[in-house]
Amino acid sequence: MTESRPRLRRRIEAEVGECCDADVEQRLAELDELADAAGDGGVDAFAALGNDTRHRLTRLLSAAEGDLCVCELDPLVDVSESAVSHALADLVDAGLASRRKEGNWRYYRSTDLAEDLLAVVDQEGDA
Amino acid sequence: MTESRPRLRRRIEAEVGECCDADVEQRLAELDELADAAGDGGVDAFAALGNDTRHRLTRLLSAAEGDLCVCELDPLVDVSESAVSHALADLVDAGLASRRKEGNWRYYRSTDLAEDLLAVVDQEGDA
DNA sequence: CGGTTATCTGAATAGTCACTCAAGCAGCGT
DNA sequence: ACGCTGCTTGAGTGACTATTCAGATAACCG
Repeated sequence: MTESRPRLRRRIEAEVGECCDADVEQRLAELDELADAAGDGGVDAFAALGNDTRHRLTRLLSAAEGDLCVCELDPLVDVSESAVSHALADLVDAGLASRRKEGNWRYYRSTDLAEDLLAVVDQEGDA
Repeated sequence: MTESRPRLRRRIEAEVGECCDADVEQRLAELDELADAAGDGGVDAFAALGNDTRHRLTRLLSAAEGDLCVCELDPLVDVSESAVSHALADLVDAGLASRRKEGNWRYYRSTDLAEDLLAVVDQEGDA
């Protein structure tokens, strides 16, 4: 594997003055480890909130004082009731909402994770 | 529009005892307003972090002490360099990374928004 | 200037995803 | 039991999206 990653090598040379292949690979390995340690957790939470319908549902759940049932959410998003159900299931899977059964109704509520994530973008957006 | 939203009406009747159409629509309007006031801001930020490549790049930028150039990031994600460039552009557009030009290199750095969002899911994930 | 370097951009494609439709299921009332 | 209600689930399809390839750009160096 002689002379691998030429660009990166040149960049390190430009920065530090000199650089051998081992230096290159070591720097990469360090970063790789750091990023992996941080984990890739939460990708699905982000993906869930990155869709308009699910985002709006989460906003609604967050804005509501108590919890809401599907028949309350349905009129507020302009997709079919089936789509609402799908979206809510995704939110629960992503840890952004919780479900409670009561008779024939299912009540949804936003989780702390959802609240905190929304708070971050709201706060940062105003800045 | 007599007798609209029958399910919702029944639900409110079950809860409060009685309910007229106006009550139904008013409750919906309130929620709608609340959710809209909160805004739909940040959807693109969430969407950006919801993709594996972009998420990983953000993690790398966040894990790095200073800022990183493309030639450092490229070896750490297994997509083409072009895809890395696309992804980084998306991150900048979403406000999750900033770009700095220096000679022939472009250095990327994660923004506060990115840091805060990642912090939330990391913290919540450990709980 | 011409050549090389590091990165970007646009078009095309492959893959994923969100929606709708139709059917299904559990809980309640009769 | 039966039907009705509120919601869910699965299959299918159209729309979007992430990636790649090829060509472009801008900065540096001779």
